[in-house]
Amino acid sequence: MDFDQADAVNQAIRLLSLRHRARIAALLAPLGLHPGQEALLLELARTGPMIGAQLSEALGVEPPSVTLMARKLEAAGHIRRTPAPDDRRASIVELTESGKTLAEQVKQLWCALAEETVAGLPARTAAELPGLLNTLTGNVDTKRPRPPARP
Amino acid sequence: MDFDQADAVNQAIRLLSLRHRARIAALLAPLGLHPGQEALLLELARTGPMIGAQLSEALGVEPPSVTLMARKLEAAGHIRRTPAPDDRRASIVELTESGKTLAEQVKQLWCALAEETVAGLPARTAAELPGLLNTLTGNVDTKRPRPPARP
DNA sequence: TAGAGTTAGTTATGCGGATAACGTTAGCCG
DNA sequence: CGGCTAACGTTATCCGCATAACTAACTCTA
Repeated sequence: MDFDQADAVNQAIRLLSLRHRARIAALLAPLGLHPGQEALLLELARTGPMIGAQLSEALGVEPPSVTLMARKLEAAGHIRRTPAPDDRRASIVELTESGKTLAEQVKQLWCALAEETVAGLPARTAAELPGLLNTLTGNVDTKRPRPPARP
Repeated sequence: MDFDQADAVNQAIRLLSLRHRARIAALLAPLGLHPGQEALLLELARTGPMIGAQLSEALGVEPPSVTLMARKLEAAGHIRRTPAPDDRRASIVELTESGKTLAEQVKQLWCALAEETVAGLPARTAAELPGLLNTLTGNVDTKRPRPPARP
């Protein structure tokens, strides 16, 4: 592949990252949220209470990122962290009532954002989009460089 | 669009952003570069010397980001900033010799990254990928929310 | 030509995310 | 049982990127 083609791909991904994130920031600002925090809230809304390590895994970010985001969301009253009864290292993270209602609002604009994002695309292309993007993600995922050899 | 579909789209974009950037970081680390800096070098290599405001526009980031990135690349000896002769506010940013050779190295792994990214995709899909991603980017670009009404 | 508005650039500050280093607790096994 | 390793979480530090606020310089016009 020549450089121009390669640059077109890489640059397109980079710009999409920047603009998509900026759009999220604009949509979340009225709710007092920053990009990244919505993922934490949505994960808790989807799966229910869980410990930090599970959150880290589910969000695809490192534990220190979870610690800091959780601290801010806790300070804002959207989540609660309580010691895990069976493991004194872990804390259970869960949504407060405020967090639950906030998560519902986030779901709303999550749908609006997705529709806005795929606007103008053929229905088939839009339907295949998540799978396509996940393929790209898998191709560059440093955690799974190559398919595991033996189970 | 229901929430699950919307989340699949938004989450896929978010994860692709994280993993693609992480892969870039891993590839750039041996060169002593951080993600984002490669875009600045490549832009200078492509277009030649230019002032900061043009860089900001070309990279799609805000001026303060250019200031800080440029300062670090300058400290590393990869770029040089000289006062613009015809405009005493502006500075001309250009690659040093070190920066030029570094940019060539970046081009190499830029190609490798793109090939890695689109691995396993049908040739046609890969060829259409940049256009598709640019469509998505345009759809969420907060700078051009809706097509301008009158000129 | 003088003032208003615009543009280039910087500093300050805040957030997400990463790595490195550390203390604490579980769990495993000799 | 005691010690080794692994896992959970936190702090510190770094970078990219954003906005807000500011200075300095250019430009346009009344």
